[in-house]
Parts: sequence; structure tokens; C-alpha cells
Amino acid sequence: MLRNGLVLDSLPMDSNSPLYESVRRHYLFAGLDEPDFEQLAVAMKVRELDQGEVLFHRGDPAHSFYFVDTGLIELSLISATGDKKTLEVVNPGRTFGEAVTFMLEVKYPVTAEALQPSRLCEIPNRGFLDMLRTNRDACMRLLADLSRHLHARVREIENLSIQNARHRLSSYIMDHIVDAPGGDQATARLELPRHVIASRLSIKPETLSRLLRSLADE
Amino acid sequence: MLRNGLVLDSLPMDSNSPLYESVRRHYLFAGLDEPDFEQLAVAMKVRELDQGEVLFHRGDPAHSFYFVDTGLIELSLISATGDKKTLEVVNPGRTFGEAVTFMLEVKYPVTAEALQPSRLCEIPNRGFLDMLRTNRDACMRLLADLSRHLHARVREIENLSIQNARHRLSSYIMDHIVDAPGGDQATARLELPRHVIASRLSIKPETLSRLLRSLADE
DNA sequence: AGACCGCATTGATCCAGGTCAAGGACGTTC
DNA sequence: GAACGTCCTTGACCTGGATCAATGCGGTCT
Repeated sequence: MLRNGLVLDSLPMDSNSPLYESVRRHYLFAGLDEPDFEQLAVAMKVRELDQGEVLFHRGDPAHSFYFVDTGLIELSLISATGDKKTLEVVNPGRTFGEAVTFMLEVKYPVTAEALQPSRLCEIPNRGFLDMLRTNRDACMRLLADLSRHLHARVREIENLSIQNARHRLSSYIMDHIVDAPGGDQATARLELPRHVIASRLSIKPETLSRLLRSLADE
Repeated sequence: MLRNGLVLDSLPMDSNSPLYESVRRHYLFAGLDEPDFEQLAVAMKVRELDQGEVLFHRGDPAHSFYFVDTGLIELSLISATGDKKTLEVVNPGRTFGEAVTFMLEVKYPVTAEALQPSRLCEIPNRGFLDMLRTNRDACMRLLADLSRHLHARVREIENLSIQNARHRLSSYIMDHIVDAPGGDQATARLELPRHVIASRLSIKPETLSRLLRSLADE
């Protein structure tokens, strides 16, 4: 699928597109002057991914980070024996990979794969770094962003090391409650495929199935 | 132990002390102009901790971060049932708690306890934040610092979720090799009390003991 | 419709690591 | 040096979750 020598799944971003506006409103960019943002935006690319397509593997050289416009992106670790641990599933409106910009070894520490057909905005580290050097507010926002990520990882470590699988699942369900009507019943939507939820919780699909039944029996 | 109404274990930092120089050389401050650093330094305090003394608990309001001059500080998570998970043991020359400065909820996400009698330098967040706002290089160094921390946590999650206890222990030993003479033998020093190493590896002391024997039998 | 396929459930069994309890092996105090 | 406390090791057993192997259950392709 080529047009004028360009791969269709990686196109410059049109400054009139809704995607442009979405990125513009992201908290990492929201405080920028229009010219500053435009300068960044000219280097951004639109990436379309099929379901199951891998955007990058762990260890790949990292020159960009990404904003999710539509779809779902799974960030995971994969062991030598092929076991996969889902670290995070990134929803539309959020970015991922921005922390890598500052690492000495500029390699992605995780693998990113589309769980659904997805549209991303690719943001080159280079221009972003240049922008940060002149924009203290953006710097502070990014510090807050990294700090939040760090805290989320600490909570994950806590879950893995001092909570059992049952507890992890019930927290997960609590975090995904969709409507909480007045009474004491609530509905949680488990949108993701079971095997992704299982990996997110560091358990096997069989165990997830059994735990769900056992929790439902209460 | 009072003198002039001051608690002896929390004194202003003397600008001629060796501690002053150590903090000065830390990478978060090394790039600062002398006046900038001095302005920060006047608000710093020296803290002496006994072995076993807790500096702060998880959830305590966080107004400062710390530089370790001597001793060892354990950062840990403690579950409702009293189980403890050691996240990290901070050595002299390193800082901890700096990431909390940027969190919305300004509470320590971990508990800090002295494993040995320790001397720390307490650095108030306030002045540090002010300094960052005017010093882009310090900002960039801190971004790199947080990014490195984040990566370390990701590796920890990987260890916990896709490696078994035996593998975690051998990585730990590898990371603590002290001298590697020409041949294929090396010596690792396991300085810390066994129960701390066990908690660091998220296993019980009994299991650590058994695994050490089993690895030694090879 | 039937054949096929990828995902979820269920059952049977296994095993890494936890738990509980009983010794060592030290250093400290009297 | 006896008594004590603390930390480490060892043994016997238990259990949460993994593994292996069927079986069910929609989709979708022909």
C-alpha cells in the first residue's frame, strides 16, 4: 500500500485533523504556545496499526514516543521462555514511551502491541527534548508525569509481592466499575480479552476463570 | 538530647562539613552555581538515625527528600497483614524520595527505615522546586533520574512476574559480585541481613536459606 | 448446514515456595 | 561459663496457582 513512495501507515500529521487537536490538548502539550506546538507538530507522524501488530519490541532503539488516538496499545514484558507479562494497556488520549527519552540506553524497555486496530501519533524525542529545554512548565508537567508513572509501578510491585491473585483480581474489578447505582450493587465491564486481563494480573487464564467463578459465587 | 531547644538529630548543615561537599557533588546538584546551591543548602538539615529507626512511614506527608551520607536506608512496602517487601536499599552517596516532590498527593509511597546507624541530609522539596524552575539543566538531570528509577521498577516487575525465586537470587548474587579474578570464580558479598535480602527478593528467609544451599551445591 | 478455529471453561494433577516447629550458632550480659 | 536473645538453618508438611488435557461455545468460511 504505497502512495507517492510513502507507506500509508505512517503519514505526516495534518494540522487540521481532529488528531492534531487531541494531541494539542494532551497535558504534556496543553501549556505550549501555538508556535512552539506547531514546531513540534510538523515532525509528528500518524501511524495506523492492525490488531495484533507490534509497534516496537523491547530493546528496539527508541527515537519517538506515542499518543494513542484510537484503539488500545498493550505494553508488555516477554521472557526468554516466551511468557508475557502485560504491564499496562494504554487507552486513547494517553501517551506512552515518553520516559525513555531520558534514558542513557535509548532502548524501549517494553514491547508495544496493538490489541485493536489503532491510530497513533508518533512524536520524535528530538524535538520534544529541544522544546523541554526552553519550556520550564512543560518540564514540570513531565516530571509530574514520570512521578505518577513511578508511583503506579510501585503499586504494581506491591500487588505482585504482597497480594495474592484473588486480591489482585478484586482490585482490578474495583478499578473497572462502570456504574455504581445508589444500592450496593455495581457493574464492572471487563472489556479486554481474558488472556490480556490474566497477563495484566500475572496469572494464567485458567486461574482467572476459576477466580472469577469463585468471586461470582459470593 | 536537647541543646538550645534543638533536637540533636536534626541540625542545620554546616557549610564547612564534609557532608556539605558530598551533597554538593551529587549529580542532581553538581551543575549548580555556588550561590544557587548555597541558597538550597541553608534549608538543609542533618539527620542522625539509630539502627532500626523509621524516618517516615508510607502515607506520611512528604516535605523533603534525603541524601544518604553514611549508613543504609531501606525503602519498603508493608501490607495490612504486616508482611514487608523491601523495594530498595539506599547506599551512601544516593538520594531517595525525590520523585515524591511532583506527586499530586504529597505522601511518601514507601516506608524508610535505617538498617544501620545512618547520617542523612534532609532537603526540603520547596526550595528544590524553586531551584528547578530556574535551572533547566537540573530539570533535565532530574528527568533522567526519574526515568532511571522507573526503568528499575519495570525490571523489578519483570523479576517478580516472569522469573522464579531461584533466578531472582542468582541475579541478585551476580549484581553483588565484589571481585572477579582472572579465572571463572568470583566472590559475592551478601552484606545485608538475610531477612532483608529475602524481602528484597520477595521470598521468605527459609526459602533464601534453602536456595543458597542449593546454589552452593553446584 | 457442516467444518473449522480461536477463545474460555473445567477437571485432574503437580510443584515452588510458604508455614510451622525444632534445632544450631553466635554474641552479650551477669 | 551459664543463661539469654537474635538470627540462621533444617525438616515436615501444606497450599495457591501452574500445568496438562479435555470439552464447550460462538464466530466465520465454504
